[in-house]
Amino acid sequence: MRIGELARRTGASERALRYYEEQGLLSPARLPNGYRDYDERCAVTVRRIRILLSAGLGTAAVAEILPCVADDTVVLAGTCPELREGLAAERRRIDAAIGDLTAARDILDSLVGRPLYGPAAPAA
Amino acid sequence: MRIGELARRTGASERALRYYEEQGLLSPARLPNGYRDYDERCAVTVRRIRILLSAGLGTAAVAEILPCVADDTVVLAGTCPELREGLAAERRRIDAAIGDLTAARDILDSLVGRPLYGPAAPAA
DNA sequence: CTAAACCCTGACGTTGACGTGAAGGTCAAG
DNA sequence: CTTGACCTTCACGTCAACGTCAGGGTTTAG
Repeated sequence: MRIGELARRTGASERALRYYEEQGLLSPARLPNGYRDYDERCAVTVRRIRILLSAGLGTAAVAEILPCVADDTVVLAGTCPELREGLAAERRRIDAAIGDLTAARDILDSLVGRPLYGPAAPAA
Repeated sequence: MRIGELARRTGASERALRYYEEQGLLSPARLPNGYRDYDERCAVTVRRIRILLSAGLGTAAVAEILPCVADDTVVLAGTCPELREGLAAERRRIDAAIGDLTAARDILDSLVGRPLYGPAAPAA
């Protein structure tokens, strides 16, 4: 498929898709006329990219991670310790971010008078 | 206290503290010599600011929220529907962000061979 | 008096993930 | 042939939350 369709199917803008390629996250084939030609797996990859990016990872980190998960099966498991430590660091950052988000949500909830956790019904 | 001490006590940089003031999030008194003079409540406020910012809210949103929670007690509960809807929207965004983060963490975990959640053992 | 911490107000620089044209090929339809 | 949708490659613009000087007061310690 060409870039327009992939954009529609993934929700990413065409610009974003070209940017991902520029950053080495995606390497679509080219049609004889120079158009980019994406296959089905690209759609999956793009969704993964967006998840990782929206989780605060940079394109460089995503570029390191993608090839490992790209072939649908988990591949890593035993690779260079550098990468493993990098992933662990990202994991810690993500956990911290989740903590921050949860704290912020609690603040918002307290403003609206929503209970701070559990399904405990609001004191009638 | 002056800006340096508040910075040390909150972890925010002096620049950040001036920026928060510039954005209307903080309004410290001034000493006769022009120095900013923060009281204890400012420390609490700054921590709240940082949580909300790190949760992805913008300074404008934080500025709307802060006065409601500032006086230590939850105050809002029944305010203009605009603000309430804004808060609800932020809450939805935060929930979505948490979802993304969790998904990203799962991807990372799968790379490291960690079980994705439930106690289902990884296929040997 | 002088250095050393502090503080002040501008105001330009940074970073990341794109947005937004500019200028121009390609291709199916009428 | 021409319109129009689609694609291409540059390349500058954006936005947020600060970082980082520049240039200059002030108060304390020696």
